[in-house]
Amino acid sequence: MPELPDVEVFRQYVEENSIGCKVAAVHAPLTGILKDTSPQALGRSLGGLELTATRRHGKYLAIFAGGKGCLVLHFGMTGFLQHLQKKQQEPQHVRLRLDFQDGQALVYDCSRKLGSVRWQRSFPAFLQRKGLGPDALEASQHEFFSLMHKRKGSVKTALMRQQVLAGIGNVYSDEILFKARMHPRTRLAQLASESLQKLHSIMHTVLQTAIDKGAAPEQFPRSWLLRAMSEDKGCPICGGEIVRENIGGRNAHLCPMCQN
DNA sequence: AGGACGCCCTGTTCGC
DNA sequence: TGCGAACAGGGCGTCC
Repeated sequence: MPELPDVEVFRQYVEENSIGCKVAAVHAPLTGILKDTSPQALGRSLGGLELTATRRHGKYLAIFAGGKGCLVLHFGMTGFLQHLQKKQQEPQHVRLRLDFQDGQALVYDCSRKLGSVRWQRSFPAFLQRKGLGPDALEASQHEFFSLMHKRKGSVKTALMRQQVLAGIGNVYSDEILFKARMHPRTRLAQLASESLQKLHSIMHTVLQTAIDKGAAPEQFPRSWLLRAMSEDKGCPICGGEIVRENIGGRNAHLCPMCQN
């Protein structure tokens, strides 16, 4: 479930491995993940171009090419990237492959096809059309406050709404609310401004720490809910059972003793 | 405005 | 043992 930290790790990976490579051929079989373009058009857009830079906003990753535009990737639930060496075997559900001139390749694999691939002239214009909020890692405390303050719904729903704040999904909202010792159904209207400030600070720490640990739950601090869940353990604070509650059609994980 | 729900999609897990 | 149902959830659309 790639969320902001996972996508940031993908971005760094592309930056280290694939930037500077020149696209010789594009393979993009016709599946639902190709949006606003066709396999042929994508090939014409990208063919011959050098990958020059990367950028991330929320859960979207842009890979810029030849000053002409950018590949905009969304990873849905199961998407990931892999830079292949010459003759290295590719993963099982490749939906897009960029073959480079030196024989290496960059592949986008997405088994459940809930991700998307686009070619865009302008990344900012794309983000604006989507109506995305500011990136969760870049939003200042002031910005966070003014976004949350005017909302009335539950805190988890707001954190996860990409049009409010871009980048947080079900997994990391669970961690943020656990660290804030806040029940996910808590109404924003009943939160004092100090609580919102604290929430912003926790959000920032959780996202940055997850990035620093390579978005790998087994590397997260032992005090984290996500680490405990990856090891099938109880609450890191009280040892109690972690429960699931359906909120907005998603399963929230929480400790009913520590979050209220 | 916000929440509840359904749809897409398929690998994995669960129950009979 | 084997098969089918249920489940997972990001984004989007619909309805109330």
